[in-house]
Amino acid sequence: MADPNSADMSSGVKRNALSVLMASAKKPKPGPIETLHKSTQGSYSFRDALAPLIQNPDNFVKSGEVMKYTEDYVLIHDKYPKASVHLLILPRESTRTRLHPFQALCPHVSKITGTKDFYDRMSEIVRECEDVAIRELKDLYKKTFTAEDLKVGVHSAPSMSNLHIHVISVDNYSEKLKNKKHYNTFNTPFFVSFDELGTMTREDARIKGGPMYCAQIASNNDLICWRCEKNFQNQFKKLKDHLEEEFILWKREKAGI
Amino acid sequence: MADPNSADMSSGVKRNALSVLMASAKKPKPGPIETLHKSTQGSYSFRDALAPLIQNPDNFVKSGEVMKYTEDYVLIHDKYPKASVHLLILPRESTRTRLHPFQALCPHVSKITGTKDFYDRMSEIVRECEDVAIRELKDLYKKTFTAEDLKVGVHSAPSMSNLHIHVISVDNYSEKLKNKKHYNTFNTPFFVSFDELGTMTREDARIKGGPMYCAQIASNNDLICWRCEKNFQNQFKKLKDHLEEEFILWKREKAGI
DNA sequence: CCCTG
DNA sequence: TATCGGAATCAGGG
DNA sequence: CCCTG
DNA sequence: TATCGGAATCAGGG
Ligand SMILES: Nc1ncnc2c1ncn2[C@@H]1O[C@H](COP(=O)(O)O)[C@@H](O)[C@H]1O
Ligand SMILES: Nc1ncnc2c1ncn2[C@@H]1O[C@H](COP(=O)(O)O)[C@@H](O)[C@H]1O
Repeated sequence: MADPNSADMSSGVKRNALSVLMASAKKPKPGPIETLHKSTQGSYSFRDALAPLIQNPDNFVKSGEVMKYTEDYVLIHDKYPKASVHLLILPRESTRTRLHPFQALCPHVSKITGTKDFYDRMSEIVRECEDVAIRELKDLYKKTFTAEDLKVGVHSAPSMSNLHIHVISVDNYSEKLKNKKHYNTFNTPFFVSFDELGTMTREDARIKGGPMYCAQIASNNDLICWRCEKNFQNQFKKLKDHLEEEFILWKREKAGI
Repeated sequence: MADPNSADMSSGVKRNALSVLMASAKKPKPGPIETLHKSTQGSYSFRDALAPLIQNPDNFVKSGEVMKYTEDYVLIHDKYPKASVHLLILPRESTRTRLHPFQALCPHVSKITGTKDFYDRMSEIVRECEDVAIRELKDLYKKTFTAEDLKVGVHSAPSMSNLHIHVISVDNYSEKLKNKKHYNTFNTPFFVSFDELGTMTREDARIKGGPMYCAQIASNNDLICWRCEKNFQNQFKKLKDHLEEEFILWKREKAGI
């Protein structure tokens, strides 16, 4: 895109929408909504990188990748954490792991049965995993944190095929946060909180899952500090520097343990 | 610019034109046409880098920068040659050196008197300098070259303030050729040949000297091989590799000395 | 998703 | 990822 | 114009 | 600037 700030916004959007639609016409890429990344032909791809963790979590306990697991889920450290604490909840249910998160988790959206029950069970798990993340923050910084310091939810257009729920601290302080899209996927409506999933309607899902909505939101939005709301436009480097300052202030304001 | 190949060309052009006009409204940058880079406030800038060579050519003979000079002109090696031979003719006439080349050189465009005479005198000098360039090619490659292997002319929006005429071999084979604009300033109508200058009308000059025409042409045009006309779009690196092949073929077809 | 050019 | 500041965007491929 | 980020 | 291939675009500053 060019001149995001200049002149005719509608024309810019239009061109962008067009190219997005054409792109999705060509290749069945991340394909928002419905079943994710149709796994035709057994050829493995980077999109399946989470599968081994679900299949055989025990293999990844020693390395620290897997923090805990039950019959129902695996809790892991995100391999490329976009904040000082960044965990992923991987539900193990084979009928849902390949579904788009809206289909797998939203009671009012899903076309398969039992989704309300599944969502409620996941709510319990989410609470447990939040506690793990909060403890991790406490151990790291010797301060008191709460669920308010976390975001829990999914990306409206995931790149990884296996169902996963992000549990991420709000700071976004991480060397793996390397570009604008990284930041915006957690700080725009591209990120859909677990709570939202519970109430989302099919119309909501249709819009948020739409290809051009997804493509637009993560890279076409200005960079806004999560804490002070300062606008950094496209200046990612400056945002990064700023995030360090906010990180320090954020920790400082927490009560000691 | 975005999606140069896609959708609505005219809208692209329009946006671009707008931004160009706004830019020129802000700062009196290279200001196409008329007197170049109004030298208000004696603050020197990179635009004046050719001035010392005109003022005191003798200082630059030993270093090889100046090849020859007379009362009327200085012939130098371009410091950042965009081809295997790239010379600049610097007319020394003080009343013209700060003018836009169209004003300084075009008999039908210039608003000052004596331009026809000046152009005719420069024609003689151009012929002499072409001979120097041809000899340089011969010495380099031990082959026979002609004026057909050279381009002589000016940029429609020069960056350097002092009047200068490029004498450049057609090959564009040089490590200093580093981007699309470099190539296109010698291979699109942005480059105005010395012959054209002799016949150009004021209307021609108005168009070619217009800010958006200049901005457009050098960076919005596809990269086309000067020799085989293959289109490389924006793939400068591939053009560079190709230019090496063409360079070899070009030399090879020349008669031995 | 990531990395590299 | 201090100490003044000094990249963003995108195609290709795994 | 050039270089750097 | 070989030998298979692997950047383009842009703002800022001198
Ligand atoms: N092999 C891996 N192990 C753990 N996490 C991963 C791995 N590969 C990618 N990720 C993370 O998975 C997440 C997928 O993001 P998304 O599909 O956009 O929801 C990203 O945060 C990645 O950092
Ligand atoms: N100090 C210099 N000595 C010699 N040539 C130069 C110097 N600085 C820039 N140039 C060349 O001057 C030319 C000016 O181009 P333009 O103003 O676009 O016609 C370019 O080809 C530069 O490589």
